[in-house]
Amino acid sequence: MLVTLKQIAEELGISITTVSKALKEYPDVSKKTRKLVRETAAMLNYKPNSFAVNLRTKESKTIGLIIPEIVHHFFSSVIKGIISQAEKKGYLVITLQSNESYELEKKQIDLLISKRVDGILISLANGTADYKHISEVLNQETPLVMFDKIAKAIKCSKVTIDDRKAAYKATQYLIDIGCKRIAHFRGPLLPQNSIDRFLGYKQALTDNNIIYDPTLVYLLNKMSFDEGKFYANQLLKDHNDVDGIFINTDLVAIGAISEFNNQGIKVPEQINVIGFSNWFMASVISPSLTTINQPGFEIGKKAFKLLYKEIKDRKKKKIINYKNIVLETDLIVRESTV
Amino acid sequence: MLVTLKQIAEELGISITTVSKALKEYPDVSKKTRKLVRETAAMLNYKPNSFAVNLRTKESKTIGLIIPEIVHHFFSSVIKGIISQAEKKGYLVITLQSNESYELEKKQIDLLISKRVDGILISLANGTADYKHISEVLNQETPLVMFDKIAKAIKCSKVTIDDRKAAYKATQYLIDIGCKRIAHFRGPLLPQNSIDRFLGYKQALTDNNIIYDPTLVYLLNKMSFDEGKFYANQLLKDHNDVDGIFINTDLVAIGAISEFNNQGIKVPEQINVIGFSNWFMASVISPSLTTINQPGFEIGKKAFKLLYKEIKDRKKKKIINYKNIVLETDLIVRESTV
DNA sequence: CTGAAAGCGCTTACAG
DNA sequence: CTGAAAGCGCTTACAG
Repeated sequence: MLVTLKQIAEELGISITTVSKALKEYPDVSKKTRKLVRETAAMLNYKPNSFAVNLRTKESKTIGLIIPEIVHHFFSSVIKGIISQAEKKGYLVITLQSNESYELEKKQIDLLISKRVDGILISLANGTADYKHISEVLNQETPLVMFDKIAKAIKCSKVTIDDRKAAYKATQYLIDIGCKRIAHFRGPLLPQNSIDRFLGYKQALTDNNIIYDPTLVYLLNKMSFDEGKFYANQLLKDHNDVDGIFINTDLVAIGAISEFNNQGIKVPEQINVIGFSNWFMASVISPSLTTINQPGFEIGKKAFKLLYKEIKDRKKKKIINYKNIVLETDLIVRESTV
Repeated sequence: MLVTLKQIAEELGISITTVSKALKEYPDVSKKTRKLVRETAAMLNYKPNSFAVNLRTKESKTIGLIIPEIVHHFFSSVIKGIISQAEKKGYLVITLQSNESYELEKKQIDLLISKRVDGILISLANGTADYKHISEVLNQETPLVMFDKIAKAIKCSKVTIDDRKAAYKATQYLIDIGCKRIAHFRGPLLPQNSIDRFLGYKQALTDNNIIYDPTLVYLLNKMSFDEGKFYANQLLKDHNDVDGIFINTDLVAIGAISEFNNQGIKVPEQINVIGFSNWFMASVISPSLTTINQPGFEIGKKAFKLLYKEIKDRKKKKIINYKNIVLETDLIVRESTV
């Protein structure tokens, strides 16, 4: 069995209180006692029982993370950023995958609250349109920070990129290199980032006096490689004059390029393709993919830092000022555009 | 603040004991009381304080997972498999990244033990040569299951693939399609799977009466895309007669192919390339990569199931029979071999 | 400098 | 069927 304070106390014939204090660097313990206690603790391989500590201190030093999908270059980079930062501050991370399902997400929030995590980090599921579960958390005074897929309506701290601006930049680039008919593969209706990327695309067209043609916009749901292939094929059937395409995410763009390759359509000579996110894969396919770099690791780090600050502030009963961090993105030009 | 049993008890003018029992379906509570309690609990949005529950029951319903690297197709698939299975059984997963460092891994084990997780799942860091920290866990009677990168010397349950057999299969395939000079890019010295893959390669040569030439084996450390490029270049300099190469992992193989492409070396016409793991990326690069499929999601699921059984058995004071699960792998033939 | 005591929020053996 | 009480292993205000 695992060693407790009591056993150390008995071993040395002193009180539990003193042992506890000695181990925690309280100043009112004699040097000698402290040394003795520390040596005994080390010898017995004592490790504080976190259940008891948590119960007393009402802190778990654990945060929850809810993410739509783990096997995903962007999200796994975010996870890595969060975990690396959390570790530095002595926090552990419980990771849950919502699978883009609102129901699951709700259940997982409940689980985490019941676990009494000190805070929650979340990127919303595509299926989430109702935010009651989120505001309940905020009302219960558990700090929560959203990242990537956020809800604009909810008042809390957020870490995002400027999706609209990034999409604008990508579309503008297509225009600058001479594209006249630019299609867009967008994501599902709900998540804010797929809305914003669409709006950025549209805005760039308008600002360049290109008439927005809704038939050039395809709405995707799964955002998968296969969907990319499918809609690339569809696009070729529907429009033979498209010379550029801005795609919501790299995986889909890579699927589209694969379909173009198969059908003998030359990228970029016949169609220019720009993706979004800068998955590692984007740099190794052929032709390599021009894309927007979305700094997942940084987003994760920043999100944890914000959450950490809120946890500390809440403990000190300070008023919490929600922050909105927007990270910079760059256009990475590769072979899929001329 | 969050609601406690006491508040429900006061609200209804009954004892905490009865409230607790009513909520936990004890049979010795009247239907009426149970209904009342449940309604009140729901109304007040009661969620049991897990710190207190854990302290009493000595169970945390949480397991720890230590993995060398999160942003990695194989490992993130494993994580997903573990989390999905854990969720089904009501377990939460704390994920830690060892970064292939022995020191970090040791610290993380300590952290998890101190957290009193019910069990630990681990894939060893490449830097780990000493297993004291692992056997300590086992001695402390915390169930631990190893997967993928295991230590043969340690007695515990394990989930792996037959790396040797898989490597043999890959090498045999190269021989079957006519390769005479087959190189191997191997992983670092320590992890068992890089040893086994090397041995499988060597065995296949021997069984086919091909003389094993150590200069054809390159030892890589980081197992990165760039290292793949670097050693592909080195290989071309060292040997102009190599017609096949079996590479320890897909990412490196993709780097190598990229270098071959750059230098105008035709894959597979001049050099056949086989990777290992079947990252998603392997199917979308050009030429697509022939590789061994390593079922990450399945490995994760199986590893959790084994751990779960050990947790249950240990609780019932049953004797634990360590199991060694070896999952099947297939060779996926694609364009990088003739 | 040391320690007795209360209490965190539960569960459960026991008494009635 | 209900509840008083002990106890899980800590922390910390308080007394001496």
